[in-house]
Amino acid sequence: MTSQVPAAADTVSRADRRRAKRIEDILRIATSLLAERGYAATNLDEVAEVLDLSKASLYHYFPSKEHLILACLDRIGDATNRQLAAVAASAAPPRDRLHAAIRGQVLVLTRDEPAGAAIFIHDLGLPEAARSRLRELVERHDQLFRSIIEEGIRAGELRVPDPAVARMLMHGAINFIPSWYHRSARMSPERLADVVADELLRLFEAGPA
Amino acid sequence: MTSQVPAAADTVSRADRRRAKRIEDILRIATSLLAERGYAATNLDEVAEVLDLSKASLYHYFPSKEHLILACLDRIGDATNRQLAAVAASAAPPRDRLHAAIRGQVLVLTRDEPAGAAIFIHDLGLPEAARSRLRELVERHDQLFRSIIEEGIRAGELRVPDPAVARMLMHGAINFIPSWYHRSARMSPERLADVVADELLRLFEAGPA
DNA sequence: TTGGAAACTGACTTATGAGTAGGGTATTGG
DNA sequence: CCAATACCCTACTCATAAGTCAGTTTCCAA
Repeated sequence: MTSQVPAAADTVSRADRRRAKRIEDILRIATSLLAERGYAATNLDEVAEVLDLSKASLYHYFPSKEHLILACLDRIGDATNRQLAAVAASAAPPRDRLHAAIRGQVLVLTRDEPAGAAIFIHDLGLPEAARSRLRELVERHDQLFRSIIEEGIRAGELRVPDPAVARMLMHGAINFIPSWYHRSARMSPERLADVVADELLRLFEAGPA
Repeated sequence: MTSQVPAAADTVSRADRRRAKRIEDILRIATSLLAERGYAATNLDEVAEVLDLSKASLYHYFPSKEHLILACLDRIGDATNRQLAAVAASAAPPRDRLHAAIRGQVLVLTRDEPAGAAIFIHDLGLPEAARSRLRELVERHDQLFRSIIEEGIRAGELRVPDPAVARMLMHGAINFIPSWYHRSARMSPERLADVVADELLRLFEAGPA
């Protein structure tokens, strides 16, 4: 793969750093355009122009549009999963971990990587390879939530008639947020994250039936 | 507009019915392709081929791709809003109306018009005119839910810290359903609709804080 | 039966955007 | 200092898909 940074930590030359930074820039721009336009409507000429490059130069770093987009997906996937993995592995009670996980995801999607959710949902028009990569990322992501929730149910902290349905409703609710929330609005990302986490936890805490 | 059926009810000739049916067929096919591919990746040659027509013939009914897609949006919007409007206007208590509204939406999106949700969320790549039309439809749609919820709060049947956030979480959860639910799965659309409505009502019924 | 409108068509034009060719210039390890 | 290599460019090719044109066929009403 082209997007690889030379792995050896001993010889990380200036050129290597420059290259890594270039790639990072390209991915950032491409990701945002991809998120707001979709795959087919994202053209490389424009990506290049924003970066003050020519399209041909992009092909120096990525062998095709599809590879470029794959790299974007990986980058977003890493960003969203890293934070989540830390939460999932913590020692807190499951209910608190679920709260923190939701809160963290909302923060990532509203504050750090606003493009993330759009890409997660909008698999439309992606070439098949990208779609299947996306499915893997989403699967890993979902798995982290699933493990927390299952543990919470076993521990008796969470009660829910159909955990699978509740979990998917939760994903939908979270991923939809960036399309209606705008930072200029009445609420800070942090406050929003709190409110959302409180609200969505209700999906997993059945009343005293 | 081209998609208009001659309005007069007195002279609805056979030719008129044929034309209306043709247009309905075109819209149905175009909508499903649009939903599974997105705007840019939907090409009229393919729409025409599925219908056993030539692309040029499509231009006999619609002046442009954009107009065709606008008509698709209207059709979906009508389908999803008709059912909802009936529920909203009923005399039942707000809580029951909200339950019925959610249930109805889930049924529409899983059983009747599986393409609906995809189009509601995936505004990516749509030309500006279509996006703004979409915003209108979504706005009307949201307004119906909003009125039910506000009434429920006034009546004391619903309690929720932030109604606007809760409502948007609900929309996200509902619209995401078609992308994970498949009819072949373990649950019928009707059963799913019940479960989902039960679950999502929790977002609007705060515990005894 | 027939004239005219509606329905439909294959063969175009045109614009756009992915990817390539071929050749410059800057950087850097030796 | 000097190749080698990385980087970047202009100017193409080529495929695709929207939209047009100049008709032919089908249908229906008078």
